[in-house]
Amino acid sequence: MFRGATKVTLDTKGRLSIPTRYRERIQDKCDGQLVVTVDRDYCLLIYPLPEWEEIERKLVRLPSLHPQARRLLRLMVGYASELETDSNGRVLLPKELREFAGLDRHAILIGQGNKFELWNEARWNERRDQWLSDENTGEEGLPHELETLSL
Amino acid sequence: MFRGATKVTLDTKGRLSIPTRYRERIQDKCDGQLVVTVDRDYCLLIYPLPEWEEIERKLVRLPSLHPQARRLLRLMVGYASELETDSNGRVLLPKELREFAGLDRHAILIGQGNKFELWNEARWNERRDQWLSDENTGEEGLPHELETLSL
DNA sequence: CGAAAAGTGGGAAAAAGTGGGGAAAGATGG
DNA sequence: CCATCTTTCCCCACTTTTTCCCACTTTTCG
Repeated sequence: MFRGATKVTLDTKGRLSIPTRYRERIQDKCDGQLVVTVDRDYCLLIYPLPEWEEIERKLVRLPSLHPQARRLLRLMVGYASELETDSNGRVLLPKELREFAGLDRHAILIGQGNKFELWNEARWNERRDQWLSDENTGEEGLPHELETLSL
Repeated sequence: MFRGATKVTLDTKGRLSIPTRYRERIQDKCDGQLVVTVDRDYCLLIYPLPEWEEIERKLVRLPSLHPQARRLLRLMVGYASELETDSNGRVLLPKELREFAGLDRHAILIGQGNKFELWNEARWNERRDQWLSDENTGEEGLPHELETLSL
């Protein structure tokens, strides 16, 4: 499981240095092969290759006549790119994806279990604060799983 | 599986340079023979020849009295053109198809599994943002498969 | 405080992408 | 049917981007 938030810097060529504490795990899981794609929230998702392949299998099995399912497939597969780590443990993020997520120098890498999320740092901070304040307002319509969740 | 989004430029003659990372695969699959046709969303679809032939077989077997099936066949087969790669790995897109998809200099090539989609870049960005904002609003009618999908 | 490790920047070679000229093929009109 | 004009095809050459690697800076930890 990947956990934790790390501030990272993208250099002018768009390279991201993977924090060392994840490197061994990534090496074990997928021999350094990662896949990056887009998320609804305009951030990027970074998966170890085998994890991604499983996602992809799920996606292509979705009902292909359903518009929302088609869109999800189009976007996620359409933007998915394989990444390779260079000799310094960095990966080059494709320009198309950097632009999509509005990534500049200051970014933040969020461990999310089987994957990472990569955000523009300022945008992440905004969204985070927004989520925290939202949560305190409308708690009526919670789905059952959330109502009974004990933390 | 073809994956990933690449910005490409069409030159004044309407030629498209196939990104190198796909070339070997295309060479293997179909000896460089591609077929391009139109899509409902006013983009172009580019298939390796064998993949296209399979699609075509499916299309001609559709009930020929059914109006929607007839339209689909008319459009997809009617616009389908074979492409050959030149010595620099480029294909010449027929003017009719470029006009159909509103393609100018700035285009984007989207890997979609067994095929590619080719979009006018500005149009792609618009549609993409539209899809993403739709998805975040009306989450009522989600099919079961999507509601329970874990990415 | 010093050594080792991690992170960062950047340069040069190689590869990919782009433009365009001229020959060949095809279309058009008298 | 021929002459002329236009379009397509093929190849060469230039430009830009990418890739690979080295070296410097900063941080970490004994």
